[in-house]
Amino acid sequence: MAEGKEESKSSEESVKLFVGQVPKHMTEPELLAMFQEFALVDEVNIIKDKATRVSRGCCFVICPSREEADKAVNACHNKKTLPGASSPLQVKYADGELERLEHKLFIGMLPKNVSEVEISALFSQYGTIKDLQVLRGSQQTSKGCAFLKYETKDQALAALEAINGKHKMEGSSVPLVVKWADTEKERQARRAQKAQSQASNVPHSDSQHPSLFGALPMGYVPPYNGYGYQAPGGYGLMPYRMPPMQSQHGFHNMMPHMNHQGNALRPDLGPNMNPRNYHVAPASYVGSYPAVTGLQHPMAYPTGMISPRPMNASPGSVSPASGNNNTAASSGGSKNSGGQVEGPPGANLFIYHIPQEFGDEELANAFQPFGMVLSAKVFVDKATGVSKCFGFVSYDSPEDAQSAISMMNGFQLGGKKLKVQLKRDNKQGKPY
DNA sequence: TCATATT
Repeated sequence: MAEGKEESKSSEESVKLFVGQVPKHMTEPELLAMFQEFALVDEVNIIKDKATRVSRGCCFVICPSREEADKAVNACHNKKTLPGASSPLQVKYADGELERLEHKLFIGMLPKNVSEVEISALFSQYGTIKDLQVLRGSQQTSKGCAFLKYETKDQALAALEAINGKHKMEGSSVPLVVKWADTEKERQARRAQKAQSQASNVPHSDSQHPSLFGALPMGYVPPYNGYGYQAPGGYGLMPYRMPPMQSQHGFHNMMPHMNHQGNALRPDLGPNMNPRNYHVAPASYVGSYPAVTGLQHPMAYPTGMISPRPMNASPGSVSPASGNNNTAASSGGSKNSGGQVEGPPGANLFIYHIPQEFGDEELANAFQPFGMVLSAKVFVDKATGVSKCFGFVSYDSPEDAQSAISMMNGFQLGGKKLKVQLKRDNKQGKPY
């Protein structure tokens, strides 16, 4: 109630688009007017930070039909850059929209020798099949599952309800599994989860106990990890019953088994390293960074170094910045996650060649000796969570940024040398 | 290699 209208009309045909590279100062009416030049648009919703209500630089656009939505996409995506934005508008179907519109089903528990023709014969009883694809391995052998698209949602639903858990293909002792196909987002989530579970199999052994790795049983998988994925959707969310075992088996066929732990999971172990040699540091450990605690003082300060702020603590202490205690990056609850705080002009740094294992916090720690760190952000791959090895650090004063550059640019961290420079500024300065 | 973000 307090927020006004709860949600907009979402008829079956209307299509939601996600739009990125929207300047934060633009209003919904302005955006609506702009998009209406290209397509019928029912509504624009700016996506705002939950806490601050400030625009996150993107919005949703609701179009009455797929045709209209496509017009907006074709006219705007990568086609025009709004004043203040650094790159062209990104206009695409919002997460889950395409899947919703495609009425795409997953079919599991198919006997391996069943072909498209037989599946088609069964499923065409319930509607017009627009697309059907059996998943196959390298030798064209069926993986026992398929994707199928119907013309309408009603058809898909009818097939789902009639077949899932009920219909057995000829010669099979188990019924088919039919469910809505995962959305792209769900797949990404699963990928990320898998990547993370693999990472957690080699838990920071670099810093403290490299030998621990060799002590783990070969087949060790953390208990919470289970199969490394979850049954899609979660049973509680499904509007129909799916026998749990079938669901798991169906996906078991699709998912590679957890690998035996080997050097493939240890990029830092050379090909000749085996667990029996773990007590010898691999060459790549030499420059490797011992996680957070070791980072308090990335460099030996030149004796004559002028500290940007008066510091009582000696360079060897753990809190060099005690004189400029910074709330943004280190202490307390305001962790500055998500919304990036930008410092004044000249106080924002772009950093490249950040060690892979660094996260926001490690980056902040590395740069806080030079001033008040307003924000520190390491960019990570959306799907895998892996660091892209670059990021940003913002100070509250350009002088701090300069001293960070002079001290940290070229500083060897891990295998590579940091590149530290002022962040590019896309904003056009005030015209006077 | 420069803030890509899904109410």
